Amino acid sequence: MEFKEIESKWQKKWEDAKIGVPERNENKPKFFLIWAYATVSGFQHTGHMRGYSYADAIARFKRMTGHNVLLCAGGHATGNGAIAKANKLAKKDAAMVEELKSRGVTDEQIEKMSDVDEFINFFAKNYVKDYQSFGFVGDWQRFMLTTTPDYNKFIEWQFKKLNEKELIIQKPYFANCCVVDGPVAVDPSEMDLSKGGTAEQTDCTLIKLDYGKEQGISQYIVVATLRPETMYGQTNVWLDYDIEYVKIKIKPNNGKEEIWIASSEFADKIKYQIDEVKVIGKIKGSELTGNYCYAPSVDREIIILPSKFCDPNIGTGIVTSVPSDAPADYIGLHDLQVSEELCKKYNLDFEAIKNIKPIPIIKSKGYGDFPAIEICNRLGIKSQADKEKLEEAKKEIYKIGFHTGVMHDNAGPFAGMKVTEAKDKMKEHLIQLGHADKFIDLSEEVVCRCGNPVRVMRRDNAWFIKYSDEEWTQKSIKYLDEMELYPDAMKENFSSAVDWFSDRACAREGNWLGTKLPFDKNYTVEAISDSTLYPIYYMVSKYVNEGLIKPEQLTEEFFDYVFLERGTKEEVANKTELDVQLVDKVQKDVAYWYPLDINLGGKEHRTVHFPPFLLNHTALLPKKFWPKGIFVNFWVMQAPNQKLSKSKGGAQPIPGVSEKYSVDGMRLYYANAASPFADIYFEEESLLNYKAKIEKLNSFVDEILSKELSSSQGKMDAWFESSFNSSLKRAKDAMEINDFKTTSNEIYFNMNKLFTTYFAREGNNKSLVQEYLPKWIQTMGLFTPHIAEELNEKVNKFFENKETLVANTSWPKVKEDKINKEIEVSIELIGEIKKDIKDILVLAKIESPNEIKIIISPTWKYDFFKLFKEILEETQNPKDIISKVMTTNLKQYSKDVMRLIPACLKDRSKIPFVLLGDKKEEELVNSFKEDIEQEFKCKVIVTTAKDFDHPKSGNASPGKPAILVE
RNA sequence: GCGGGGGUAGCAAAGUCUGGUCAAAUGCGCAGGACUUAAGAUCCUGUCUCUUAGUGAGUUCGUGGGUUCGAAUCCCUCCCCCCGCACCA
Repeated sequence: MEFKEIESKWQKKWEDAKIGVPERNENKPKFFLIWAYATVSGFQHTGHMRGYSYADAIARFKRMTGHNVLLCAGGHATGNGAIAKANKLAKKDAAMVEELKSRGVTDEQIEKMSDVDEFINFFAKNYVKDYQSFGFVGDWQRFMLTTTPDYNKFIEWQFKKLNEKELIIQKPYFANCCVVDGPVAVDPSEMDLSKGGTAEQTDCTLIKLDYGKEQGISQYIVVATLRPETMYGQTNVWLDYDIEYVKIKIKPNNGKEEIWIASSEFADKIKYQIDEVKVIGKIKGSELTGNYCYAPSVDREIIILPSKFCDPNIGTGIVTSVPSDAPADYIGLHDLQVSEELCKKYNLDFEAIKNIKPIPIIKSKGYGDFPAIEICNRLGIKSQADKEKLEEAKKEIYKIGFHTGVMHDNAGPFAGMKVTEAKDKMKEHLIQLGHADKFIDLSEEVVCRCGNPVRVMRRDNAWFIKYSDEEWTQKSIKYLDEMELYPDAMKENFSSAVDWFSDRACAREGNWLGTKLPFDKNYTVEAISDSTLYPIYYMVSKYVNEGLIKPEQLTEEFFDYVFLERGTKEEVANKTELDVQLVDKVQKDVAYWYPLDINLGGKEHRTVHFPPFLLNHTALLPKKFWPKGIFVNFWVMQAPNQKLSKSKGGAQPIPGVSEKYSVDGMRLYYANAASPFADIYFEEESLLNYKAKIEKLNSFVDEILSKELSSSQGKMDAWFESSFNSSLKRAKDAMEINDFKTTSNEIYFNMNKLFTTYFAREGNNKSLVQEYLPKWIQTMGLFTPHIAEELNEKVNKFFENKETLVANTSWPKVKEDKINKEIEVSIELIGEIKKDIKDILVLAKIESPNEIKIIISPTWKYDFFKLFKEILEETQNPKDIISKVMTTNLKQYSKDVMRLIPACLKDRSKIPFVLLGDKKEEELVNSFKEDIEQEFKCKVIVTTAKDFDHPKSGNASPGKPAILVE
């Protein structure tokens, strides 16, 4: 099959027919959906297409069920991703140029793309092309970008409104910042970074150990710790003998000038968090070794000792030693205590070292006073060189200590307190006494895209959106009950995400793409914060894109009127010089299309994008405009546990894969391979199977059309109509709740099977085929729209119907009156009989039977099952059931009844689903007598248990006649 | 740590909310058959174990308990896997 040809043929027809470009029509129910827009910084991949194809299937279904459907998309370019990549192109970055070229981008185009705007526009266009090539039908005329002047006006308005509601606040913030470029996003996508995307901020406590005075100023050895609660167990200090440390003149938060001794790396970090930091001198580790400093908490002098595990890049490069609870500390001490030689090398008093004893501080579950010693013994850790085991030991002790630990008696005011509680209290306590300070470090080295290091910086007046506002949060959480959230788990999930979502730094200093904060032009609104309320802007972008509205006309009054109905259209028209009818039109569009019915996005949006999306709506718009639904789709994985990602490679270009697997094949794969709420692996074999399925559908329809059909009815007709309508109903019901897997199962496998069975059993009614074949094909319009149109065209021609587009038709109506479970069961029953005969022939080793007797069940069994089913409605208790049955005239069969009841209770499948009755069953089997005779090439006699006295007759049961082969 | 999701037959994956037609849909794979000169494709049948002239029995849905006449489904224990955690749609 020429997939490519078929795809573009129908895509063009849909476009020409303006299927995706709806007109406002107040008499028709609307459905407005979007997918969360993608960052414009590279090609889209198969993961994006998964979610989008769900959105398109929903849109097509809603369109076919009488809705006016608006599906829109846009592109997000806020931040510096595009800038960085455009710059790379300007520098002729070989890898990137090569990547673009490999996807058919011309040299000329690449040249142009070193300009950021060109870069963004290129990909934006590319995205729309991808959507179209995947058969998504939407209103692409409304496509918008977050970096255009009109969008900026919208965001300015949004922030003015937030400010009006007093939801914008300023406070200090510790941001991850490039030392040159300012704030960056530290996250695994590494959009802003060249290294360190998985780094996290770690909250350290700096402990200051008194080390005399220098120039009359107090001097401290400064150590960084994550476990301030263990300070009562300090026995010594560790540093690296061979490293040169620095003396830092600093004015920490207590306002007094001090001198800190720490690594020079630390000096470089702390200057971004504490003002007035100056390196005034150097001091070697060897010069400090063996000296004493005064430790708070333990209130005495402790010795400074050398070790190999002090990394100048972590913390201050100096650590305090708590050998009772820190395995490395214990082992470090142990190494020295067993080696006089080593002590001598460092010029240490061996006896003094040997006298250092761990101090018990925490009692943890399953451990004694010295967990570190226990675990080192258990894991067989012998020296500092056992780095891996030490790490494991540290984690284990930290974990168990944190969760189960209780502070020992020697922990001053914290004695008896749980570690979870003592940790923060101890920290505050030490800070208050001036013995400690805060410091935020990064867990690994982070390097900006520009090549400069990323540091944690304190920003004093950072702008925040006050998502912590209790009333606002509660109002929004309460509203979740009225929303449709997919999957179900989102209901639980999402309210905690909304609750958890606290104040968000919403703007960055520096030169970024995006919108300048209206009340502080040094700040640019950050990427999450300018993509929350945007679905409503699709109502405006249409007219901007058409050139009917200029960005400067998008004034506060304009948005106030069209979104909030504040003021009058005349005033707005006057002030903006817009046509009053246009202002009116935009307002009416908003009133018609809003709220958004579905916002669809990948699972990564659950905690970062969707909460503020909802929160901004509830804060700024009237309740009637709050979003109605969120749909979260899961990922396409490259290999186990590896998400597809633009930056990490592995994702294949859309045009390439769609050619290889066909668009319909891929869309069917997405719909049918798994629930939308499970990650799937992109498996070639599977995809090719689905592609083959599309081809089979095509040849199956050809085959049907080539059949000689008759104008008379057949005995399979009623069955087919009933089964098809049942299936259609299941498909529709499932689609109403976005259960794509069930819907696609019905359409592509079950309905397919119904047709094959129908023809296999000599169904050949032309008018039936003429009615149902097109219906079946229409249902394919949701997931495999191209082949659906192709088949529809073919079938219309064949039956000389008028031309239609599946995309324009109504979803086939379920003919409830045709659904007849008795008839469906009947055909199954005949099938069962045939299967039983086959089994018997094999088991009895009869090759060509002379005669087959089919014996219909005794009449009383029908009565029994009828009664039994009635009783089951009332009671499930075996005793009650038996006594009830025995009060009827069935008691004459008490022996059989007593056997049947327990068996049927145990295995409910023994109870016939539908009871035909003996007369009907006999008639039915008789009507298929010839059919069976033909199949087994022998005489068939249909009789009843009453008329045929034979041991087998007693075995017959309703829906399961006895069979005797001779 | 905080928050969330999940473990189902050879594989993938429904079923779990609303307990009983669940030995468990569907697809793939595999086996046999039909068609074909043949292969492929397609179609039919089978695919937990045992048994049997079919409508029979047993053991299964991560582990171990419990509730119930009845549990893949409800409750508890434990084990394992995955995801999000903030200036990254």
